[in-house]
Amino acid sequence: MKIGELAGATGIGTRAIRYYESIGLLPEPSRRPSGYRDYSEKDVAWLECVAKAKALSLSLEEISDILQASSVNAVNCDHVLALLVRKRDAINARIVDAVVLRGALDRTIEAS
Amino acid sequence: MKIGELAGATGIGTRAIRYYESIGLLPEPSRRPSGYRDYSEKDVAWLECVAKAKALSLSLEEISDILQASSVNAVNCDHVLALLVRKRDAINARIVDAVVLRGALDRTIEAS
DNA sequence: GTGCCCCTTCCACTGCACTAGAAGGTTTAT
DNA sequence: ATAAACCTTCTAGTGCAGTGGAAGGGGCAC
Repeated sequence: MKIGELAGATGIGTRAIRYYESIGLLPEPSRRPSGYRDYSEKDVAWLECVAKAKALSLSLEEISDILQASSVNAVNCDHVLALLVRKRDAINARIVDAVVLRGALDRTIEAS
Repeated sequence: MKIGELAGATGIGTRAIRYYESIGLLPEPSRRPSGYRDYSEKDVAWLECVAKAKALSLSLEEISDILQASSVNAVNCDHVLALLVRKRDAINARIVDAVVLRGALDRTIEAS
């Protein structure tokens, strides 16, 4: 899959994809003899995962750390593990806040 | 309450408070004869509400619209009501995604 | 009466996550 | 053969949500 096709499949522009690669958020793809980037379905899934995490307003750096950690499937680095735990707790707190906000919005909408 | 006290009570800097006022996110406070801004407990609550919504990465404009709508306690403007509904649905979706992400993080942490 | 807090306006800068353009070249599809 | 898509590197600009400084002045407390 070429970069334009990956872009089409994910809704993320080609420039953003190269940008993600440049900051280490997307693994370097293999190359065709021509030098063209060659992507697979795994990259589609990866980018979709990035998009989901971005929607939760994790920073690209955090997403990168988390994806790296979960792709290496034994987390042995303490600092990454600590990051994951912190992130999980933060997301937990965010869920609670979001549920409260949803309740407030529901009431506002009801009252109208 | 003077601006510095409000800042102390909420953890939001004086400059940010004036900035919020300038973009209409915080209602204009009454003034002392000296010209000093004079805030009440309501402003503390309002700012805390802003902080919660910000943590959910709503934009300041969205927060402004939502707070305006819920302070006027009958939402009569259709476009604001539509915004609220859209926002509630978006937050709902975000909660679902966050729960999924939390699950993924849990599994990654478990596996380590 | 000294120092800290407050007032105003204005401009500049930061960090994040891109997006856009230029320049110059190669590959692929029709 | 031509156009579209790809490659590289570089620079610059965008929007958001502020922060920071300067300038120039007024208010308040010990």
